Amino acid sequence: MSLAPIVTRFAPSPTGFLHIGGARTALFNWLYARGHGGKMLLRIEDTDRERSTDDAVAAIIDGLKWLGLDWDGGVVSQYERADRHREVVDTLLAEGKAYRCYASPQELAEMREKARAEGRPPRYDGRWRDRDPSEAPEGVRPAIRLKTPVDGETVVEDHVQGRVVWQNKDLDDLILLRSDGNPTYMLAVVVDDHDMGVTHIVRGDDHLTNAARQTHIYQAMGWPVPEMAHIPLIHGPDGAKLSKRHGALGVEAYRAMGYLPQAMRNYLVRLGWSHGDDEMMSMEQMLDWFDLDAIGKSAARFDFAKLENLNGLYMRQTPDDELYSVFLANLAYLPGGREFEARLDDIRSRRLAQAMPGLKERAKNLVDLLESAQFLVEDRPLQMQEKALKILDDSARQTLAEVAGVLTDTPDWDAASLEASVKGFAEATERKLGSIAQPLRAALTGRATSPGIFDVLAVLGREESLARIEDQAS
RNA sequence: GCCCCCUUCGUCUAGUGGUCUAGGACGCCGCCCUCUCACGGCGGAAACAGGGGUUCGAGUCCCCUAGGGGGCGCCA
Repeated sequence: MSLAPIVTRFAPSPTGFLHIGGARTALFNWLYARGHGGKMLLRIEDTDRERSTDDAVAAIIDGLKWLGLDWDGGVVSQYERADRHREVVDTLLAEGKAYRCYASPQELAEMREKARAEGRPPRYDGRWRDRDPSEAPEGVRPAIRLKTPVDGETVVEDHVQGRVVWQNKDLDDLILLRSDGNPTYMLAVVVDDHDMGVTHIVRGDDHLTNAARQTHIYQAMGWPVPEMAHIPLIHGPDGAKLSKRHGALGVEAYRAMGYLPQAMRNYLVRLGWSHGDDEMMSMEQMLDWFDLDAIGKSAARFDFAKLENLNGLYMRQTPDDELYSVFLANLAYLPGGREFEARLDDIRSRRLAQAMPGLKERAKNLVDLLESAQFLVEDRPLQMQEKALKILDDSARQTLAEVAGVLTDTPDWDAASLEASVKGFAEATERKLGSIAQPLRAALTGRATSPGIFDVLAVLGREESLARIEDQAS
């Protein structure tokens, strides 16, 4: 490890929301920096004014916060640094390392078209590279291109990809400044990373080719090239690039699906990186264990089933009172959560808190939890779900009438006492417990599944329970 | 088309030349537990893409093929 403090950055473009690939990139940057006593910076790559929106910036920040990731310093706007970018271009121009290109967009399009037709790579042919400025056409504002080396090769020693080599003849003269005077991304990243003191660039491997081109800019400026780590992309379940259809959702979508940030983090960190056979790990362990060199080189598919399982593990591991608070705090983001919240009064809140142990055992996410807690906040008479209705045939309703008496006579209304008397009743009448429990469950919850029935009775309390049973008994 | 990258169970992965008759996790199947659904416990099926080398020995190193991915913008 080097002695210089590590500085990483997360540099999303605000054209959409923070999606899952970006979230993982942010996490990796954060873990690497913070795990090594360094800093992670946040920079918004908003040089494309057409596509950048404030909403997207806000969504990215919300997403990071939800994931529990923070950054050092303020949020840097790349666009606001445009003057500095232009300054660098002036230097390059003055040193003859860049030049003005007057080729029109149409001209460039034709060039590409022709190259493709002839089976050549579609690249800029350098037609203005060595032309005399006096040949410049009237009234055309030029773009500024970098004079990249024509011979030799460019090497990137990548922490993930290893040594990657390009022939310089395959790389053309990239644009630094658009004809409208605005810097391109390619220029801006290099200048910003340099100025911000970034020591390690960790980003998706869709930037791998860019790394070579950016190296040319670093070299032209005589700046040291930062360490790089190009991490493999995340694919959808079908192995294809993540699309809106399957997983390229914003992190806020995962929040709405009821996933916990710590589960999300844990799932994400294991996508493309591992520490032996360790599956579940705390933030401290991640910080302690995470390292660039242990990142795999191949793309990983996003697997909801595993996320779901992991989330369930985290839910069950969360203390009841804490999960209760988390659940309430997230209600606004869950489908139907507001309605649920509106139905919560003091009594029902208490019941919810009391039911938490039984509820969380059965929920893999907060949406499940909401669904299974529904019976706690519903008004009498309960709306019966179809499966519950099926349980409540004539004999079941008859049973309910009988068991109501047994429950009424139970002196202490707690799970253990209730279980004792119902089991006693079952034995005395030679019934299976299930033939009593299921009708009770249907009457008490309106559904065919629920936490243990004696817990349900206890949570609901004597009055409410007996009333619900009475509603369904014949 | 050109350039670059990748390839161990269905999925995420362990594995850095011999201890691999390839390990773990999710999912799947079966059994147990059981008032439902879950949880949990136990067990099972399941992979080194193919072909050549190198080596006493290859999942591990090299080459080729196939397949997959990324890039080739006055987008980022």
